[in-house]
Amino acid sequence: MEDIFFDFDAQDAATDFAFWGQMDPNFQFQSQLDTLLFDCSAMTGQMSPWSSFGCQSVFPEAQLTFTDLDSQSPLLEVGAEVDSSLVNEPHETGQHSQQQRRLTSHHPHKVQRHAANIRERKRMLSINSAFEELRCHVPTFPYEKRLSKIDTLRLAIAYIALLREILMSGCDPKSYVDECMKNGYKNQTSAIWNTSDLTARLSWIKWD
DNA sequence: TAGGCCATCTGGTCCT
DNA sequence: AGGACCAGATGGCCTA
Repeated sequence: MEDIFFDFDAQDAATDFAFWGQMDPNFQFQSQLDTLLFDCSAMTGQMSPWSSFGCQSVFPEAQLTFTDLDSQSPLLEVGAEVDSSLVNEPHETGQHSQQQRRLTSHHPHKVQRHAANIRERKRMLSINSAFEELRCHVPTFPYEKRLSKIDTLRLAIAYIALLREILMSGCDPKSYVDECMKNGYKNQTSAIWNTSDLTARLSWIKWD
């Protein structure tokens, strides 16, 4: 499928998942959530210089401690933030918990903001998971690269419209598609995904 | 190199 | 008040 063109050598194993269109979307979502949770838990000892949760496993040597961020990082504003879930962590220990309390008392807004950021990331992950699931349900060419979000939506709309027409026609789906391939698909509801795009994709479906 | 796509952060708004 | 949702801004990556 689309992964044929993907350069596996250029990516680490974690990011490979995000481009593997055929994998179980639930597994992928769980994997990303695990990564997210790892990012959160890693903050108890050290913070990535970037807020992107994917960076830590890729560049572990680039991780900075709270002390690093407090003293020298240009990302001081970000570095001072603490995940609220960690602030409430019952098993907090020693030096770091003291840092958390200090940061919490000095930057309550930033703690809230960071918690909101994490919620937003989770929300976007769930949306992306849904997109991944949708990609598995729209017709694609075996050699086609991964559909973008907007193309996924547009193709899904066109696909639904065509399926509705097939239902309304009462014809055999395969012959309907074959007819469309021969004569051109006449649906006007989707100008974006033209007839050849959609019907050619459908021709790859095994109808029996 | 420009443009497309994407993830993330952020502040605003709405809802519970 | 806090969380969900949304849209704008930003920067990174990839491809033509």
